[in-house]
Amino acid sequence: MWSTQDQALFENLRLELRRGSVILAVLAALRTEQYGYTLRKRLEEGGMPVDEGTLYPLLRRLESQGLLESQWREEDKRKKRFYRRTPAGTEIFARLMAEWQSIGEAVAHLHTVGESGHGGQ
Amino acid sequence: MWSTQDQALFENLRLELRRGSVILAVLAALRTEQYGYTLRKRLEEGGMPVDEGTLYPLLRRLESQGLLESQWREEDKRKKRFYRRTPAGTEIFARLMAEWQSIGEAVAHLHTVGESGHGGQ
DNA sequence: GTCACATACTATGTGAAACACAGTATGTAA
DNA sequence: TTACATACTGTGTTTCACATAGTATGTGAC
Repeated sequence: MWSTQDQALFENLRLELRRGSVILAVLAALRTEQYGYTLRKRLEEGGMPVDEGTLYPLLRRLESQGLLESQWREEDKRKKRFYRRTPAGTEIFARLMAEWQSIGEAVAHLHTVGESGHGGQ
Repeated sequence: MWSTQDQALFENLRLELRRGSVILAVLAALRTEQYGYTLRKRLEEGGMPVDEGTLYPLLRRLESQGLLESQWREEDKRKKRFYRRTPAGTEIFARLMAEWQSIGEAVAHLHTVGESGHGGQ
């Protein structure tokens, strides 16, 4: 059985693992234009739940960094802030996906090294 | 062409993406017992270069957290500190790999959502 | 009308850890 | 001797997801 200490350690490491990939998930989900609330729902449905306190500041930071652009619109009697990727955002996203792939391959490779007859991964 | 600003932003995001996965790579590479120097070389060859200033403190932290254990030995006229995973380390590593897998699937899924006729991922 | 909930968002401090830089010690080869 | 590889330690900085708290308002039930 897992001790409370090991459980806390795992949780801590799990969050550290998630860092960085939150941005990937957000940029991925913005393949189509979204406003914050539906974006958050889509992330949750896609297996990457992100708290609103994390998501909205992140959206604003990505916009200030030029990866997203936003636009206020009134829809269904509500004021909503729609986000979309900029060309630079799409480009950087593609490069980050390649990097992510590379990291995954490296970890998978290291995971098998040392086994008898290890071949290409 | 990439502006210096975009290049710096990408590099920053890339490092953020790497966070967390350094631990995975280290635990993966310690499938077999290693000392610091060869571990570092293995990581580099495996596509996951880690600076020594990052690696040694990390090894010590993982040991203090009970995921690794170490042993000084004299070999080839040199004092070397050998590391190996503990049972708890192997267990937590397995859970983190599953989590990593889950994150990867979520990102891949979000990346395809919105395409015409999107099927199971 | 009031209440609860969902919808839609803003503000901000904290904690953790990889990174980066600097350093020591020593064996080997030229 | 010198340069380099080998093998490791020490420590401050930077970054940002997380966590918490908050505002505003439309809708439905009672």
